[in-house]
Amino acid sequence: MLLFDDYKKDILEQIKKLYSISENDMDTNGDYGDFTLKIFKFQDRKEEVYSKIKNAVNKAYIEKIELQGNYINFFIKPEMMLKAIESSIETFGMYPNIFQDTSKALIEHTSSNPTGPIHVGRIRNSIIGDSIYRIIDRFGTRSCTQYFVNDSGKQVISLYLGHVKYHNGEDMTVENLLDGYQQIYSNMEKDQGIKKEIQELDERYEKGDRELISNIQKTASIVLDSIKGSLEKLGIHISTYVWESNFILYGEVAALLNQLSDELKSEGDAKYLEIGDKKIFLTRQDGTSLYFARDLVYHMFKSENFDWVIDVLGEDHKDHAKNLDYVLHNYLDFPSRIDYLFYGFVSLDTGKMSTRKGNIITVNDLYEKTVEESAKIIREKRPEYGEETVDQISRAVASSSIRFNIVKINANKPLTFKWSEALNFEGDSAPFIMYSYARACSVLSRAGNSREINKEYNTYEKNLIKAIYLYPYYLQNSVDFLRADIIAGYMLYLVKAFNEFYLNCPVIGNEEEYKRVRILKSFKRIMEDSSELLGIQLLEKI
RNA sequence: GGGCACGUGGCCUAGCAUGGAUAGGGCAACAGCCUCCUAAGCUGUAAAUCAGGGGUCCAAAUCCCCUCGUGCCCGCCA
Repeated sequence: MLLFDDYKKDILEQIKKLYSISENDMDTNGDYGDFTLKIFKFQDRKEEVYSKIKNAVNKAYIEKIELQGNYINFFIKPEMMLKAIESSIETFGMYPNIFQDTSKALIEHTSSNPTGPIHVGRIRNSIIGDSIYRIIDRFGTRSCTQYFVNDSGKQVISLYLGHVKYHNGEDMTVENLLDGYQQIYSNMEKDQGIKKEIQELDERYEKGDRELISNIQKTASIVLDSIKGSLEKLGIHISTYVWESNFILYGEVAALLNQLSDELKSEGDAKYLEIGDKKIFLTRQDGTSLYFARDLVYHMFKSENFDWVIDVLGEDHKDHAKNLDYVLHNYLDFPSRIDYLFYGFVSLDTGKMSTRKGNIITVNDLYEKTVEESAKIIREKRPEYGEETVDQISRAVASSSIRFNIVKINANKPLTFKWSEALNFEGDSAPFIMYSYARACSVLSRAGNSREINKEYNTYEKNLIKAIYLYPYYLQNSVDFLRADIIAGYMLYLVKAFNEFYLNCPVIGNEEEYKRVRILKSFKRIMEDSSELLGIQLLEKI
């Protein structure tokens, strides 16, 4: 069964016998035809070029060839595309089929410092990371996700100290930990003693004080559990957690420093690497390690088990990643492929988010509000649904909606979070996608046995078939550029084609029923496939 | 000051890698469409100096240069 690229190749081959052209002369993404040949450069008269080509490209899969201005448009028979989709689904259970890669990929995402609840800024990381993981896995590379838990360094020490100083004796909760943490930072200015206390704890920590480390891990794990809970609400499950302290405890940081000892320079007792005119410090004066050193160790660890490592990072980490990459490749023979996926900051209408200053919208708040708003709308639109159904649907809508609103924006772009947009369930949104799926399910549930009468396809049918057919190309692009927003854009395109079809092409009891049911079955399958990639939870009824 | 990113109708966004046909969607606004498979939908109207300027080219939102605006980074923080 021929796929799009094969058609293109085949057509090009025929034309090459007549004219000298390159692949770039042929577009695949035009609105005017399935393939478009640009004939600006051709010497012959347009009409002559057209008639020559039309005769040469005389293939069974061609529906028609048209001359329009300086372009020749080729149209493929919809039946050929539909058959390609159906046969793949029938044979392999999916379209497109995949060849399972033997290599393994690791996507590190979120890795938020466990110093407070996860907020709508950090969640961009998790949503992008989880989607990329699903996409790469679907494409055929076995994949895992990983969270690097920062349970060492001054931030978690501050978290621990905040509890000791301001909430001593109380059971640890996310709330009082966060409060203590914020107090530490607000009091640090006037009270120099706090900095000293933190430094002393850090030294004890690095020397391997078991009791202290275990206390700090306990503190961090309480906050981490709350982060995990928030992620689960959005259907994000992280395969493995790696605790930073382990690399210190088991001496791997020390081993790395030893390995690099010939390259390391000193400033007092602090050690650094010199890259160009930059000094990258790996240890402090007091001998304690810095994040850069621990991250190097962590990356070497990742490469032991994975052929492809992907880090999802905020744009503030760009320099860090650049330096890290340089050291990994120039000093440490990093063996795996590594990609860094950056995303722009999320801000609020009211300004920057800051956990320390308490100016945040937590994911839990966002989720609860979205569930509430969604439930309100469902009760209004579907008064016949019971509360249990309302609850189930509103949770699926909230989770899908939050994810989709964030993932649909190109990661490079900065993003301003707005409640009015977060709670809008129309237009380019997850509910629109979910709704379309439910509509298709509803039609299919009513379909009976019908015979094939007509093999002609109208515009709506053809547009929908083509949208389904193109899925592999969007998937490919999404993987090539590590961009989940490409899948989001694809889904909107697919669903728009479906809704136009739905309004204009009655299915049940129509003489076109057989053919249209075929189209809808494929549509349903691709919807399920692509929704899975973005964590959109489809329901048969919404 | 240096580096990186972003700038597309009132608002949000696609297109930029591979330059070509009227710059594609959505929100908000206005006007329509439910005796017919879910109106969270569909159709139409109005709305764009593609940040600004220069350059390359038969052709620039797309490539090159400059300028402006915004964000991020420039720690012995992470």
